[in-house]
Amino acid sequence: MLDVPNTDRRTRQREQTRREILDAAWEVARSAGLTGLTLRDVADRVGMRAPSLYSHFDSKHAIYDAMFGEAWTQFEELTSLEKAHLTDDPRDAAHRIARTFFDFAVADPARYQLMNQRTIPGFEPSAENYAPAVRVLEGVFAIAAERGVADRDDVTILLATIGGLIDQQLANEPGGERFSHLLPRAVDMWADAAARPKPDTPRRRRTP
Amino acid sequence: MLDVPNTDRRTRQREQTRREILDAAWEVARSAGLTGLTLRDVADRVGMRAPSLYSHFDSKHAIYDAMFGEAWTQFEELTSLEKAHLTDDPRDAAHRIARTFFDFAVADPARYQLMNQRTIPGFEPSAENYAPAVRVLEGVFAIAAERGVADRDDVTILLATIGGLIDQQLANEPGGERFSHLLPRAVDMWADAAARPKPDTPRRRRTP
DNA sequence: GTCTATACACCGATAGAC
DNA sequence: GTCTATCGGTGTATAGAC
Repeated sequence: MLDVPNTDRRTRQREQTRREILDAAWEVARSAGLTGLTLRDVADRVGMRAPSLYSHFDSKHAIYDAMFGEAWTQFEELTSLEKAHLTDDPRDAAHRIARTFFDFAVADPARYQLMNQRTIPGFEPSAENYAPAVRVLEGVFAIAAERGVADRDDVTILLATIGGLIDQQLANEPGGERFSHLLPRAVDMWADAAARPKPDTPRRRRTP
Repeated sequence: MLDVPNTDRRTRQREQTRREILDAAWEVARSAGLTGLTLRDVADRVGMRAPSLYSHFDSKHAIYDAMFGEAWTQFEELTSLEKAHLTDDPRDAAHRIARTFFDFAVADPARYQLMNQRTIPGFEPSAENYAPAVRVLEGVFAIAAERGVADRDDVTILLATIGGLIDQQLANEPGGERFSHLLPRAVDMWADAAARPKPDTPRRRRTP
């Protein structure tokens, strides 16, 4: 009991050190690229030697893992705020979500690479840090369903389209807007089709 | 003149060694991942020491560069063959092209990663090896235009959608078919919209 | 010309002193 | 908890054998 406040203080200190390390890791990733991140660079930025990082993270992958969870949690909070502004129209909602996702991605390419591409050899997010990603996805499905788009496949197609435009933007013209400008048209194309009934099974059969 | 055959033989030998190195590099990339490729692994596979590779390639990036050109050239040849089988219907053509692209990508994820994602820090393809990628893209634009889809933006959106589905498939379920199954629906959604006239500028203005 | 041997600077990771 | 020292591995450069 006497040492409970003490323990609290210690774990708080510990958590703050983890925070500083993660902040430094994000800076390094942004400037050197996600796979260009090195433990020495991170350690330098927090005034440590590289091996000391192992007192706070088990491995480099563990740092990536924490970053993965953090990135999706950030996006989860963003979508949570955004949700209040959505209208009941599925098209408008799709436009807003698409724009939010796109801008979030291009604002930090390294972060997007970590969140959505399996680019680091051997890295797989832990179940714990994968959870916010699943929650975001389920949230989008729910938003769509509430607005009459019950088909999860169609929502998945929309998300793939947004992701594809992000990829093209980042790969072919990072910092530009060429593909960003196509987003509204792409969403409209999707919304037109999603509003219409989906033909049951590969376009055959007139009567049940 | 006397040594011309000799020179020929030598350059042929040289090219064959390059071939063997590139083949080995593809094998390593497939098994260790694109960024997991190491010069020592490549050299081992061709019975060389790592530094000897520098007699044939200027750097590791130069190997990646040659692989990049090779991958797009392979795909160019594939689409060239495919072109003969395309009907005049834009929807059918879109379905065939989408399927070809998707299957080509998931057949070799490392190759797709090299072709379409900027994932290797500091690597950018040379103009020479970027050329086949441009030709493929222009070819797709031409195929679409010949079938009445003149809007390059719409074609770009289709390609982004296909790429997005490929990403999801590779990132979330490599070797699976969950997103592959969504391809026909996604193409149909696109074809429905592409067949209709595009509203001029962000949906306003009734009269000029 | 082609390859080997050697070296260098860097990486992630571990052991052990303090 | 942080340090120093060190390990095996990496890409890369170069000197020199053949």
